[in-house]
Amino acid sequence: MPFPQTEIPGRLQKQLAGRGIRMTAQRRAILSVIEMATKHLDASQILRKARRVDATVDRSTVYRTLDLLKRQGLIDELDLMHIKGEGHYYERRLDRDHIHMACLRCGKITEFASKTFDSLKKQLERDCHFHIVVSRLEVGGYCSGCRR
Amino acid sequence: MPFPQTEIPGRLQKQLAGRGIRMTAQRRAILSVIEMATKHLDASQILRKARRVDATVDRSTVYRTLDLLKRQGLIDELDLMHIKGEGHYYERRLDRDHIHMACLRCGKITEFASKTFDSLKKQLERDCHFHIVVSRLEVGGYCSGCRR
DNA sequence: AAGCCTCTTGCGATCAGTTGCGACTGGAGA
DNA sequence: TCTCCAGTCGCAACTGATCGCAAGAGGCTT
Repeated sequence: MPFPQTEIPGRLQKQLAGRGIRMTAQRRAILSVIEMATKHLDASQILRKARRVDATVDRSTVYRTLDLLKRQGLIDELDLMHIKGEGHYYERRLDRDHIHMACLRCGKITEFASKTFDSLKKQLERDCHFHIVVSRLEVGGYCSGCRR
Repeated sequence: MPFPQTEIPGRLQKQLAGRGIRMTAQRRAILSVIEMATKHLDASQILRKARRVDATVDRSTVYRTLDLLKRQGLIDELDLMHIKGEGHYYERRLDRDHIHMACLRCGKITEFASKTFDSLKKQLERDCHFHIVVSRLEVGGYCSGCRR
């Protein structure tokens, strides 16, 4: 997503295979679509693009694969405040959690990484004795271009 | 949700009416369910409870009312990391944003308010010139009881 | 109280996401 | 290479959420 030029094709595949997870043609198609994405994709977009790679990909397979990737901690699921409908978006998980900011007027998505966010998570773990596996901070409001 | 004993029945209704929003019997039923809730409710639970108040409430009316309340900034929508399925949960919006922490093992939901979270939001507004209207921080992991 | 008009509703259809079943197959082992 | 079996797939049905339409009604004005 943020760094398309540095993505290494086949990395998701290697990561799954390295965990003993079976690889199929359909999964390869789906993985390649996710890796090559230059913007946030929802499930139907992933399905459409994956079908261009392999026409046998079924909708339920896309959802199952996304679910697998989520459970393996390899992708993040976002709803981007549902500004474009009820669906979810998916993106590669990077090393550092970042915040998604969705403009309620123009729909622009801004991403922001912050040390304060990292500190906040550490605080949660410490104060609540909670071991964080996945976190998601999404914000809706007005971007600089749309502010009144 | 966190403070059921301090909730004032009819407050949501007054808030909507004060904004010139039309009040119906169905909306009253739905609002009372949300106000009286002592735990996070999903749409079907709200529907079921609202129907006990007024049997004419339709499912689509529940969703519409929830959407209206969201847009008016009176409730928050949470997915609680979808640990209990794909649906969403709804709760009254309080003055101070808080974080939801969902245990991936036992399903327990912990809520936490933090000054660091407030600071983080201020940082976003400042650094990105973004006016925040709504924010949501959800965390999935293992609670103190389930940690290994 | 009656009239009016804009908003809201129920209902059925549709879309986002999930599930169960039987058929298929990836990949490990011989 | 062949066998095998546990995992995966497509498909149809189901659930969470939304949409469009015609009928109903809230609430304001007279």
